[in-house]
Amino acid sequence: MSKTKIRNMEEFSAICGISRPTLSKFFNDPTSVRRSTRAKIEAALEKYDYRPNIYAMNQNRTKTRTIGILVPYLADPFFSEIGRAVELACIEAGYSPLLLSSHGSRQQEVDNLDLLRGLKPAGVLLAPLGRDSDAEVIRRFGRDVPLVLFDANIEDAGEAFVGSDNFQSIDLMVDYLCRSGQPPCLFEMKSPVNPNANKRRAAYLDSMARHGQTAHVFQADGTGWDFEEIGLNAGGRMLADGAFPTDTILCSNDRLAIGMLSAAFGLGIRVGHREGAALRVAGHDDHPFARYTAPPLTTIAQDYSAIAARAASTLFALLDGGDHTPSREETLFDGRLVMRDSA
Amino acid sequence: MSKTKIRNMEEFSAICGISRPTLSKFFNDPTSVRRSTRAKIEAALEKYDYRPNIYAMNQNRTKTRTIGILVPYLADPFFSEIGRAVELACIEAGYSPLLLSSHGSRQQEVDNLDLLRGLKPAGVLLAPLGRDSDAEVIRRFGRDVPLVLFDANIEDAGEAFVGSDNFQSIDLMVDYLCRSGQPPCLFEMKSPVNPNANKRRAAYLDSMARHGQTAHVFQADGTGWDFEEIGLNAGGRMLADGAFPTDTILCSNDRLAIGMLSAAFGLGIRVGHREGAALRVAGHDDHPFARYTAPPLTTIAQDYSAIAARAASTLFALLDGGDHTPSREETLFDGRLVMRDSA
DNA sequence: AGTTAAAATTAACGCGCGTAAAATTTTAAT
DNA sequence: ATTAAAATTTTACGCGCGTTAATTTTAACT
Repeated sequence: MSKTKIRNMEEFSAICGISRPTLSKFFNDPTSVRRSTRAKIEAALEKYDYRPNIYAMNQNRTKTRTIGILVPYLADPFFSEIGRAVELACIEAGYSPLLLSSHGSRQQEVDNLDLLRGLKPAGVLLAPLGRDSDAEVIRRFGRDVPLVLFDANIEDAGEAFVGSDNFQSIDLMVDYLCRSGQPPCLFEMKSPVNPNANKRRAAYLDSMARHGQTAHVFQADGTGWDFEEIGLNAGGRMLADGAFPTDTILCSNDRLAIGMLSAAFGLGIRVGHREGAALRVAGHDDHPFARYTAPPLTTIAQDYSAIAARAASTLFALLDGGDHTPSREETLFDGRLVMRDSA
Repeated sequence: MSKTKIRNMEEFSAICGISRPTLSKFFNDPTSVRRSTRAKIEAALEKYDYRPNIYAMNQNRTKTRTIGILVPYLADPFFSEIGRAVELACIEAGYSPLLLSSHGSRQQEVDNLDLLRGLKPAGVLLAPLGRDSDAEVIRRFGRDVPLVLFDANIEDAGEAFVGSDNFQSIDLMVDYLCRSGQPPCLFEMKSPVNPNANKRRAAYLDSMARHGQTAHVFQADGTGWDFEEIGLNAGGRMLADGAFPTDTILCSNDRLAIGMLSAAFGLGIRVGHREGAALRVAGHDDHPFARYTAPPLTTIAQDYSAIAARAASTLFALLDGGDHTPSREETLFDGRLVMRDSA
């Protein structure tokens, strides 16, 4: 590696004997130049390590190679996992992913969208906050920038939505729970931030009716993203009060279930699907920690990588196709029942 | 909001009646212009919503307002929490944070450093991978860019290091465990990725000697970042084999402890500090989920926000001071004992 | 060999803004 | 009212690269 510092593409052009416009082509797509010149450039690159100025590159270009990825709350392992999967998909496709978190805040989500607009990304993959989102802002954003939503849907926002089929997954879980013991009560938040919660409640009511069972919905007070805390406190109170008419609780998501398990343990209530257990608890999402709870949590596995891959590939198709597809397509993946010991 | 789209600062200058250089000053520091002109500009901004082009702004500027934040593994809630704290500190100080994850990969860490170099950030806050890091690359990076390390130290890399005092915290935990029951065995990974693990082992040996106790170190095979899995498998085998000579296990970090608790539950071993329990398990870090394990995990709380705030303020001081401080300072925060039910 | 299409070169302009220097205006202080 | 300091305007250049059009070279054919 030679010590001479190269300041710009002009100098690099002089050194490696290739004209600047050709170099410009090369850096935007190495395969767009003849094999022999590509080899020359790459050889020179080895010796002198020059990299074009990112800011100057993107200044004039209308379409950047950046893909914005915005999730509602990165401290939630669900989103850090799916965010990571999406990042990798973008890298593989030759784009530069930029992962942002809204930290559960509506204002932060708007700010991040604003930032992204300034970054002129090729496209954006967005998992919206949900109820707290400014739907109109997101719809407007989708008119300016190729946008694919995942995890949580917002009507008519973006070009497509990729998520999981809550009706299928909840029905699957209800079916299993009814077959293997008492029918489940539903435990959820009164004001859920995530719109999937509403779908899951509807799915639960629907499924219970079809199973000829009486539905029981219990709602926890509390707002924000500290789901475990809410599950622990509200769930603990309900357990202590004997509020649940059956011995089986289906929690709207795993993080609530983790709190509920913690509450049950604190009250000395034995949880599990085996003889001698007093309570069954099931969750939804297959949270990364669900297999390490005590007892390990029976839950529905969302296909993280499939959702991530589909969201990414849908966006890439959009970018390549150029034309905006007339119909907004919604793709839902089936959940998979994961039977562990808690139910 | 008027509909006329403003393309550049020139047009905006014409519309609001302020010269372009003054506008340029304003956007780089609103307080640097006279109060009356600032009011005029902000009024026009309300009406026409113009934002300067990010790329053009940063192209010529030597010092960007971007602060790079690089953590080893964002899917680990410890790092997503501390990353978030650092992000907020940067925003408050008027910088634009950019949070990146190395996903546990050495190559990704190098790539991210490369990316950051191209972004010409004002400074970088780095929590290195640790053993897997390319120390020489990081040291070189620190010579080009103002760099502060946190969580894991690398000798002579960057201008400062902020972390927690493992000798203090482990001694505190050992002391508590010895006072309240049998002396602890140490459970750790044989090839820990994080250098804190080595410090903790040394601290454990040291502390046990000072307490006049025999040290017992148990090392789990397995590599990578799936600590819970490793704790569950290796810990479970050791428990089943009756490998531990005392009834108290100090895990090198909470994620191993979570795996160990899961293993103990699976084996029907009752964990806790109360009468009737067969095993005590303690961790280190106060992982966000540590309070929801069964039983809740006794651990050492690292002061996340203090470490984040200090790392950030150290970097800001560096940026303002201009001169590189001659001495590389290392700041260590004390850990706090969190007594829950597991030990 | 000649023909042609593909690729590279040359030359030149523009992007949107940072920034510097000099001239001018405004503000604050005497 | 006088003066000095501070803020703004004018003018003008440059950053590093994208991009285009016209020209020349190269490679792949008949």
